[in-house]
Amino acid sequence: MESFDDNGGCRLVVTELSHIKDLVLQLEVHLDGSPDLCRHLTSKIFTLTERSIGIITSSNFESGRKRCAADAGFATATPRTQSTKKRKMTDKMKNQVRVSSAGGSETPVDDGHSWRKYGQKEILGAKYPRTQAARPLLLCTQMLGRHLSKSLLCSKCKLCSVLNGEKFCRGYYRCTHKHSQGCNATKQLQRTDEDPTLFDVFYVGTHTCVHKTETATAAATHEPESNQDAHSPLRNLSAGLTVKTEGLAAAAELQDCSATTPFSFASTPASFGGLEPERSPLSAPSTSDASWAVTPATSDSNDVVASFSPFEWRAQSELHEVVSELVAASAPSVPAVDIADEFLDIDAISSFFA
DNA sequence: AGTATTTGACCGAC
DNA sequence: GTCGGTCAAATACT
Repeated sequence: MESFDDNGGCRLVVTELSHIKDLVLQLEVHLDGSPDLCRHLTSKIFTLTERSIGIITSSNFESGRKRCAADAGFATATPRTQSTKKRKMTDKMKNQVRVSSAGGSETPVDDGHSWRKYGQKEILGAKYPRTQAARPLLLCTQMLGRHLSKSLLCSKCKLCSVLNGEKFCRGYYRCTHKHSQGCNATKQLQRTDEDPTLFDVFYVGTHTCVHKTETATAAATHEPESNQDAHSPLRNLSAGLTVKTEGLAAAAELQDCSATTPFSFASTPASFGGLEPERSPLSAPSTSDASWAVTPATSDSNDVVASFSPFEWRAQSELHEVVSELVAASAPSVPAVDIADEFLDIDAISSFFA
């Protein structure tokens, strides 16, 4: 694949495939006769196109990341780990796509299939954790006293996990209909190193089940004509699915490792901790190299957040959240946020994120 | 009660 | 021995 990349052919293929995708979308817009059949066909064409792009992207992604990390002086996984991971992935991997989170949530946009998580594994070399949104809030009794000392961090409560740095995990999912319909499709999900709002999704196997996608397609055909464009599965997938192609481009583009296609969804501050930025007692990181680029569509109310790395912002927000809950539990008659602000030693805690 | 998620343990590949 | 992928019991959620 290197020669493919070197001569620019890879970029050309991606351009052509992207063009095909656009044509399919146009086809859907100008449907005339047999709309159901045409929509079904275009949906399939679109899926195949996305997969083609994903396959090509995956074959260049690792090399691009390595060069990117080398340029930035980042420490990455050991050579053995890299080779092992790559070998294992290429053995089973069918398709890789990079998707953005839906509305700034902790999970990527719905891909039209129903998935059930069956495992999670700590992966060496992954910069960002796969967050665990459904994880209950655990509080240890020694929280406030211990958390301002790095040497006394426990391993149980959420605050300590934030200060320690959460485990860098990859989530393993299989089709919900594995048993009912024998569908063996699986996927692996983990945040990208460059941008925690983006996810790398590795699809393994193909769906043999018939469920959500076709149901959604059928439902779309019953909607008023004026709403079809906005709610069709194709449109939704297209809007939410961000296929990163920078890895395919020349090395010059790798200078900016964080450059991705713009967000497709609005990302609100609440997505990263539920606190308004101006209410956070924690000062924003002074460095700008890890800043989070916010698209114009989302920047109206996010000016403050835009200067944060999303992971830093989320970690600080979670820290504040945990302290607030603990204080609320001990003194429920007093606004928790206010007291938590008093408890927090801003300088001490900020040093943890330095 | 049924379903989904979490997480430690196990297994095969390397 | 290490690591990634999967299993399955425990737990949480609806």
